[in-house]
Amino acid sequence: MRPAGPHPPATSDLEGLDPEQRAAVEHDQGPLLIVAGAGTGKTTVIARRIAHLIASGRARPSEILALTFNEKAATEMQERVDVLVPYGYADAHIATFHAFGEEVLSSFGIEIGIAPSFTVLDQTAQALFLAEHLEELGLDQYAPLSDPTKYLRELAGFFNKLKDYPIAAEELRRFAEAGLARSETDPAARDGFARALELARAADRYNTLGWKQGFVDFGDLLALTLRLFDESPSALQFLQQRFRYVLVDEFQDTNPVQFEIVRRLTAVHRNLVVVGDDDQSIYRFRGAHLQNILKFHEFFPDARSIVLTRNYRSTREILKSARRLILVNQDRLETRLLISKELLTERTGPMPRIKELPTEAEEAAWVAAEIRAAVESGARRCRDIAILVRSNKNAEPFLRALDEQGVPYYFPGSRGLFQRPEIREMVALLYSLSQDAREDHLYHLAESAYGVPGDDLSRLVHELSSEPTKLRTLMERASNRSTAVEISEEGRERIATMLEDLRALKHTARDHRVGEVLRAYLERRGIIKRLRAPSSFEDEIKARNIVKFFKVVQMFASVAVVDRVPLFLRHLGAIMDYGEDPAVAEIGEESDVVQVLTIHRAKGLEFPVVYLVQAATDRFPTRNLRRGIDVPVELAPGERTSSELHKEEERRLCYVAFTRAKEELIATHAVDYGGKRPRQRSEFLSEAFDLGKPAPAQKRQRVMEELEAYRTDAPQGLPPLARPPAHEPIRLSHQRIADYDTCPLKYHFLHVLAVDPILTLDHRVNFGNAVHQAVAFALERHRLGEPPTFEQVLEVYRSSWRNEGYRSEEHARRRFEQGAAALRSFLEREVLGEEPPTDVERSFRFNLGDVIVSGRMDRVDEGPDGVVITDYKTSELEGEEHADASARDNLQLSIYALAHKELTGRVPQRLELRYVLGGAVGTSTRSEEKLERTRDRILAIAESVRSVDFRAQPSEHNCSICACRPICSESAV
DNA sequence: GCCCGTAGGGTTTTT
DNA sequence: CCCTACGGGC
Ligand SMILES: Nc1ncnc2c1ncn2[C@@H]1O[C@H](COP(=O)(O)OP(=O)(O)OP(=O)(O)O)[C@@H](O)[C@H]1O
Repeated sequence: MRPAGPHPPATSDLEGLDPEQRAAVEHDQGPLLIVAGAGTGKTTVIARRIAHLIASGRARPSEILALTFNEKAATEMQERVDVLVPYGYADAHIATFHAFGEEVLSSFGIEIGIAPSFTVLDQTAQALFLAEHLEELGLDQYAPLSDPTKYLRELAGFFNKLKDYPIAAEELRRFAEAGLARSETDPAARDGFARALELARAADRYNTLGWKQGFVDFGDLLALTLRLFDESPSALQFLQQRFRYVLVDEFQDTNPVQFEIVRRLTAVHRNLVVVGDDDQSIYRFRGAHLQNILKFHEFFPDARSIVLTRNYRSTREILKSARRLILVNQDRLETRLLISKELLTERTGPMPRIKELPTEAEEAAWVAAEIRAAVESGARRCRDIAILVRSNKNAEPFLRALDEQGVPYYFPGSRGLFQRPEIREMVALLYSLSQDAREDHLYHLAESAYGVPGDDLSRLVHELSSEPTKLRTLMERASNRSTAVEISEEGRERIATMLEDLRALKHTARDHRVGEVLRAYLERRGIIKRLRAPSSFEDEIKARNIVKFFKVVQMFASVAVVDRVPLFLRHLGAIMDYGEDPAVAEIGEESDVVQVLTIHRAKGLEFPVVYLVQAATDRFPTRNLRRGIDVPVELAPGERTSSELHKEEERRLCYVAFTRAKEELIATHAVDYGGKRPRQRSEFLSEAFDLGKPAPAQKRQRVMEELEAYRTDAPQGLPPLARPPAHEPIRLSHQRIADYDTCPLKYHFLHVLAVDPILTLDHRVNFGNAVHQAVAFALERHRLGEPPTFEQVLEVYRSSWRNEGYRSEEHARRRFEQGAAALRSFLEREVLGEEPPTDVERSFRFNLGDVIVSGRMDRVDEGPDGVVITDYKTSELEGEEHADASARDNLQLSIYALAHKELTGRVPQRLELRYVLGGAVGTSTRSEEKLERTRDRILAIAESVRSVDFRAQPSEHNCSICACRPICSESAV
């Protein structure tokens, strides 16, 4: 790889430019907008123009300001200009918008009350700051008691988004208040405005709190700069006089506040040149705006416009497909401004290819094999080739396949450090040394760092269910042979080593810094020695990741009051929960290797050969998922999100991918990415190559996947299990069925290995238990004709309460109060106000063949028209209108209904979900057919359990809330 | 052609 | 959990 762009000799500053480029470079005074497609030399023009301004003596270098969107572009621009302006005095100001803002604020910030010594908070620091001050932001709906930090990321994102425009907190507040005042009769609208008001207040408090302490976030670097320009005419004037020529690259990626800054800066001399390509705007998700290009003409009606159409990169075949694709988009400058950006070139080459393969693995293998062949034949070098993926995790199979083919590669992932095994191991170690150690940390450490066999661990954990002690204690006993639990010799030795290490390191941790403790651990384990002279690619990556983790430790050390393990763990926990997951270490960056990149990362680069992979339904384009909190449209005109706009952005992304290719473009896709349905080729391929609708879905080939099931090493990290004898009945419960449904591996952890004694219960589970106990008690007394007093119910609630896992004492107290208040209204409503139930906590058990299903119904009411079965829920109230739908879809109720049917031959008259916290009730019924399906589902799960099928089904959501996550190696998060 | 149940995904990245 | 797309059934 190399950065796109020429390095022509410095002799003539106009040499080699085509007429349009030349016109742009020579453009004299006044505003100029250059719009052009990919590979037309836009970046080249900016660099050459800077050189020309200097060389022609029209400007001194210090009078030139070139703004880019990211560091990389700024560095690259600087390098190009350095080559073009030989005397080494090219000190034109080339910077990112943020760097420029930071500089301006350092010099002039004091005029708007920002002391020059301010600290810039990065995304992680900002999240930590928010977490620390969450209670001071006056949040309500955005900090629910069940999970106060639930919206923390969203809030941070929202506060940043406000600054992209910028919309002041004050402005948002006025908007919300006005809205509330005029929508008195419309509860839905009121709710929206109330939320906006809550956000406005929180944003204001967050800002004030931070600024007072000398913290500014990234958004502030821009928003405060703009405010400075508006509030301090002298500062603005100074900068206007200093920078007489302003240039902006990648203008389509700028957001409104950036444009406003540039406008102010050039308001007097109007020497502003911007270049951009609306078709390559791929950061709209982050506030970039086509609006800016349109507004350019609005603010500079006399602006000159230049369109570049000569393409210096790709073949005609590639350009033709790219154009056909991008023309599908409706929202484009070509149509709005009536210009033509159609790209011209004389170059020709092979037609782009599309390759369909049966499975994901075969797709990756095919690409890797092609690459290997091309490199071996000498036709290409590795660096000539790029594999472009839509999202980081799509890269995985390709990296594996390249490994297998022995093809070296570079993959700059953008996160994932904390998921790496070598890092998880160190984290588990640190926890195991601290007071906050949980059993799962020790389990994980033993399993993954010390290689204690899974069989031994399961036996130890199993023992815990009968012997109420600590895993640590059992391990101590195992290591000196004083337990009845059967442990392999290998396991015993490894456990002994681990415990010895832990004792020694615990000692070290008392009076040493975190970095020193970790180092001591790595020394003891011989890891340092091994990684000092890495013998494999994998070891090299490990070593670098460990170094990266030490950077996190260092960062902590530089801000920590006391550099000791327990404090570090609190810090790390917060980073992992709401901070940024750092990128894994990069490798092979500079050398002759294949580049595996996300399309976003590939922007601005060019390669002779490009593979665009996983071009299939749901992979590319991705689905439209809106997340985060939206800025009210009234305040952010032109800001719309819709699935069509999303698709257009994805299409631009595809356009960027295509136009990275100079000679060869190959798009691949597979039919089988592991799901149940066959995948079709991306609609973008149909559009670009005029293919019409993809062929009807053939039956998926399951060959590979079937083989996969017989892999001897799968599933990972689990002891091999014997198939239970056919005559032994399978016992299932609602919980077991639900767990298997969520993820077979979760079932395995919880109900086969029975690891629950070493897992930590979420505070919500404890809360739910306490409320349930109290509800059951109240109902039972009601049933017996002795309705309890509130004090009695409260007593049961209090005695079941566990004060663990809350954010703070205050949080626990408020949550307790919430439960108590709910119980009070529950008592009034359902005990004083309703007939007593027929049964409370009624146990049941029925057989389906050799499957035994058992459980307990919270409440049963028998009436003349049949039976009503009720389940109480303690989750936060979702919209009341959804309560019936929840009751309809609820698996637990289906199982109770089926139980009733099996035991009495009759379908219950009604099923109810009662939400204790809000008092909402959802009612539903179950038809015979529906129960039939429930029964089939149970039987299918039983069969899978019998056949020992516990392959993990990792998913974003399920893994993020799964109790087994700390000990699971398959987790998606 | 429309309704409903079921399957599948849950980005992208910079400062 | 929540939202969307698709395919089967009518
Ligand atoms: N006048 C020219 N003569 C020859 N080659 C040129 C000329 N102008 C630009 N190029 C080459 O064309 C390629 C694309 O240039 P550049 O990266 O500046 O284009 P761009 O418009 O910024 O592309 P993109 O929008 O895709 O990032 C580079 O390899 C560059 O060296």
